[in-house]
Amino acid sequence: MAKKTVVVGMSGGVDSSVAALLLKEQGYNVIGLFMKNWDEKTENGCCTAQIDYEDVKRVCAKIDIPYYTVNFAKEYMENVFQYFLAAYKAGHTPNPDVLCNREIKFKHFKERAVALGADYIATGHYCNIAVKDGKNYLLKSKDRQKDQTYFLNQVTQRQLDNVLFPLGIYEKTQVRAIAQQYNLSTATKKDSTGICFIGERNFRKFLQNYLPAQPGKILNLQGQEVGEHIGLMYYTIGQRRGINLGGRKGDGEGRWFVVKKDINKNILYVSCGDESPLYSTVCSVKNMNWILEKPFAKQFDCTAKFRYRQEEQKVTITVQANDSIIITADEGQRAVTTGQYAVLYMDDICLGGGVITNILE
RNA sequence: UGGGGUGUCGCCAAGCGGUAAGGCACUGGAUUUUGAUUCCAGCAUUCGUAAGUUCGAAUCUUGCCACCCCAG
Repeated sequence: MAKKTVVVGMSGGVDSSVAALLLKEQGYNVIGLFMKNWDEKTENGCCTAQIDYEDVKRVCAKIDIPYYTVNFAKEYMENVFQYFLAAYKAGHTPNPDVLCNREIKFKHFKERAVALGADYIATGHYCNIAVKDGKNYLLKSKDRQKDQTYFLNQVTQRQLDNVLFPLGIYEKTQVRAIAQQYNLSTATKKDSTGICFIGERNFRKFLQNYLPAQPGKILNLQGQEVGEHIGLMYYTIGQRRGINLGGRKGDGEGRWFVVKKDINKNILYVSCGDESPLYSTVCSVKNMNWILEKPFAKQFDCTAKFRYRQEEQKVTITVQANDSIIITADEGQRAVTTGQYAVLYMDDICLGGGVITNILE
């Protein structure tokens, strides 16, 4: 039987390096594919993508696999970044990485991989996939701390065809150990953070390059003016830092938090000390993607995350239409934010997710 | 112009003769493939200013300055 070919998305980090290595060990014909989806230089003028690519080259040479590079900067700009900016303009807080998976990694990247002769594609995501009754199930990773199914909530059933996630059965520490054992140059490289392909940077300054600042008033929940904001899009619900509000006579010693944005009046609402206005139990969600292609009932209980790295919360789902639901949480949730994704789980299975549109109660 | 009050870090604010608490903000770091949150660390040789008393003053005295309130 001919060797199966796997194209691995390689970012230049440990995870994708080890993913490629493991597949090679498993006997696949492995090809590394590096994506460059962002052209800007970082503030210090040094292009991190270049450094990452160097690492990809080193790792591929080490494990002896061919590698290529592709540039989806245009697709990224059109299908991810424009949406990202539009959401901020509308007063929401988008999650570009969720879309990046659906629009770039599991779409353009996959198409290109197939064109290169791939039987499968693989990434260094921490998650698992299982096929049962002809359906792809997206499952949480063994390392619950690193589980990345949250970011894959918009990926469709078809997009999961012929996908491998070799890291899903490992702990992060094991992955690093494997990299060390094989002497990969990325073994001790720091985990990347920040928006995928754009990287860690001063978020405010970054946004300022694209969205004009429109200063306005900051009011407390009693309607008193307590300060001035530099532009609503630079703040998100639940945020504390960057509001620049210190002690105010009679307001006690609490921290200030953003609790609401009025995009029409250009007003930022804040609360001092008291975080109770941030808590809610019911929200509406649209653009619901069911990885198994449909909800299994009109109403059901499951768990949900309202942001990455949040512990799962017990919730009840009420299906409105196929792609819109109402989520009612058993307990109050802090700072549920429009534009973010609510992702549903049932035990190990990631059911999918959608965009939070309204906080109802 | 009389009478009273207040001036301590960007903002609140302790201190009341023994050698500058705390909170918020801010900065840096940790955590983190979104944005946040959280955590840890740093952050006034100086107390409106000038002089005096004292072994020693932000704390007492006096002058000056600024602001606030009441009266005119």
